[in-house]
Amino acid sequence: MVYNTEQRTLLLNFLQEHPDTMFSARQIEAAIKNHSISISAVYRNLADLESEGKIKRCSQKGSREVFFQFFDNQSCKNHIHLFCKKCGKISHMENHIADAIINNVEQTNGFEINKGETTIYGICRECHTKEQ
Amino acid sequence: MVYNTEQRTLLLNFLQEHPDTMFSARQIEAAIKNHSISISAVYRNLADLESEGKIKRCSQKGSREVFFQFFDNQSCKNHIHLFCKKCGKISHMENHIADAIINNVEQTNGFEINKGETTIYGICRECHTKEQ
DNA sequence: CTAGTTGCAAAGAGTTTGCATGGCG
DNA sequence: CGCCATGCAAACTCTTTGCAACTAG
Repeated sequence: MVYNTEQRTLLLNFLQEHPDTMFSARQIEAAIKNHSISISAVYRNLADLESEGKIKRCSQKGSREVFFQFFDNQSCKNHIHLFCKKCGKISHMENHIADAIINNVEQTNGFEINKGETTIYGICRECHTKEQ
Repeated sequence: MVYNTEQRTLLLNFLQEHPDTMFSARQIEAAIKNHSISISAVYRNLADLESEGKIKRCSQKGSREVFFQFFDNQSCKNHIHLFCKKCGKISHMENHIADAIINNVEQTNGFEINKGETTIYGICRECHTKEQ
């Protein structure tokens, strides 16, 4: 039996409102600070929500912290993710491109890519045009 | 001025001998245990070697530890990496495929992929055939 | 009322740092 | 011999856990 506590709702709502960004437990705690949630409740709910498949756990290159992101089952599970090193936004790679890549790599390297788990690092369009 | 201490040499040699595998600080300490190196010397040397560009820092999905891997400037920097979730081996994606992918994604998503930093997750040929 | 959840504080795990000692050049 | 690096232990950061109080159903 799972209770719908105020904290759990706040947490899931917060991630749901920012489906294209990853947050650490600390960031989440801070973001909903005024509504008050303890850091342990954050971790516990994150763990629960992850095993329910509602959010996903990511790791960041430089950081030691673990990040979490809302996981839209309908769209996220079957997409390769593009993570922008500048702004931290995550976008989805078009699936027809991803499938072409996957076939290509499987044939030449014999490597079976896992879509849901791979994140490609680079610079997104917005940050790239901003730079120039 | 940088001294070539015994520990620094042992550490770099160890990583150099296993260019296709990632190791945590703890694993490295254990691996060259008989020759003796302290965990703090491991961390300090890893940090130095990283900023000298001789090794690279990676993060693993499930783990909280940071992993390091020898970074062959000539071959590694310009390859997308394929990380096998089963055996932990890292291989390189053929560069003509990577370039095709990069162009494709840049045109459709406006996303500029950073080769050296992206690692694709999946199952390698060996582990895949082993399973069946 | 009962069982799951919360907050707090303490415990763990991984990493970093201060300081005296030791070794490279 | 001077300065950098090492080892040890203590400090730090992030995460997990035990427990009593609390709350959703």
